[in-house]
Amino acid sequence: MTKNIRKSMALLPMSIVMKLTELTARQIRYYEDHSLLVPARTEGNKRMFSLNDVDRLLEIKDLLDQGINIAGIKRIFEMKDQPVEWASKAPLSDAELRKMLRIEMQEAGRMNRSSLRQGDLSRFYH
DNA sequence: CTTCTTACA
DNA sequence: TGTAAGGA
Repeated sequence: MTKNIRKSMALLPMSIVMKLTELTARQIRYYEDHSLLVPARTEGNKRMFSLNDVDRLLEIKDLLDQGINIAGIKRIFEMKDQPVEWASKAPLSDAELRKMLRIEMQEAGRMNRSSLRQGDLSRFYH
């Protein structure tokens, strides 16, 4: 699908992304420090964002004011980049159950639904 | 003039 | 997080 490669083309400079996401440069760089996104760089070391990066930032902003912390967002992205295939087998392991739970929380977050907070999440993670 | 990194409040 | 400093 060539659609995704387009969305992955890094063409936006910091100034544009700031307006698009309503985040400060400080915040955007901070999230990058925590590897929530890794924008491309120009030869002059300037950050160049793709539409995916913008999307990612909007999601980060969203998740963040829902009370989820950086570590939590990291985990949500981890599974987003590496979906699981649990709709098949019978005996679900403890680990699989926890994965399902995490996915449910991700969906809830994306759908602007329930108000999951750090305190609630921490009870699910060991 | 815009962006970058580092460091301090 | 904001902002100042010093380069690019």
